[in-house]
Amino acid sequence: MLSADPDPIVLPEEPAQARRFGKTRDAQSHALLEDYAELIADLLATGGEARPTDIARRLGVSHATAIKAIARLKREGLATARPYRGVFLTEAGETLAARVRARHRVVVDLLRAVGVPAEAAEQDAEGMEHHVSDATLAAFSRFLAGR
Amino acid sequence: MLSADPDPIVLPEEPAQARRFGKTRDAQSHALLEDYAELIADLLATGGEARPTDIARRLGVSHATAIKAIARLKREGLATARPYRGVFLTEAGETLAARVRARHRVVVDLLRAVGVPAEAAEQDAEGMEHHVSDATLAAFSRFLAGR
DNA sequence: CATGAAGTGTAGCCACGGCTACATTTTCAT
DNA sequence: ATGAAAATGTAGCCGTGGCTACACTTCATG
Repeated sequence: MLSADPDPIVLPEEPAQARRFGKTRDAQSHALLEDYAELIADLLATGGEARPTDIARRLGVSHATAIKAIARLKREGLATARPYRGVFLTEAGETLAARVRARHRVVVDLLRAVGVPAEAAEQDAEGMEHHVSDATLAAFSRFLAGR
Repeated sequence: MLSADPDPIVLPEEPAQARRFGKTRDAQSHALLEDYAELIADLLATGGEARPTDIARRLGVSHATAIKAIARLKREGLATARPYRGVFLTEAGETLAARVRARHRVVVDLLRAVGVPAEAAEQDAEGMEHHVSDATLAAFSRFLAGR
């Protein structure tokens, strides 16, 4: 990918807005993987195994879609799986899942703390959490601690 | 044996998680349109006209990408544009843009209020705002008002 | 132990949102 | 008025993330 870009065109005056949008797009591209990793960790922790069909059902997608996503997880070095056997997380996958789970909790707690109803907090956190930077996450934690 | 469960398909128990993920995917699919609508409204308000190239520059994408997105805006009834003339918003587009702008402001204010640094607040709001439901938005407003 | 159901995998389709390359139209300066 | 530059539009590619349809394993169970 991105091989031999002869002239990276440094854009001396890249608008701040453009940079922000770019980052937002990046975050979005990782969101799915994060969700899968978190769910797989959850399934492994509770049920003992993570099968593509279980994953698909929990995510509300077809099993084919889940399998394609799992393939991508493998490509990214986050999961391992052998045909007709369950899915497992690599070290990196575990780490990611733990981070995602922790962040999810903080986001939900923050929402609840500022008065968002439980149902909405769960729903909205699902989408928002992938865009919460470390700085923001830290601020959320501070706010929750010192209130 | 089959007389026991004649309708195994009905899925009365769609996992709450599946529903949440589905909604999150929906929100994501509208996010781009919202960004474009908001930006076009901004350009029309300040500069007087919204040209594809301006839009592309502000968003950090190629002009071809911007033009494709504009085509989608037109398809969705949010914008109008004639070849080689500028882009304009329909009534629906204006309404959407106004709503998006207001929501963006509230989200940034909320983040600032709980201690998120300005830079991170702007950045993160860009991605988060598309997942903020009305209920959450209302809660944010209440929190900001009564603090 | 055979067979069928459930789970798994593969192939191929679609829409989206990126991109580059090329063609066309407008605009603007000389 | 013309010709070059800029803007615009079109075509075609890629990867992602959905889907359905079909093929193949696994595994329980009769």
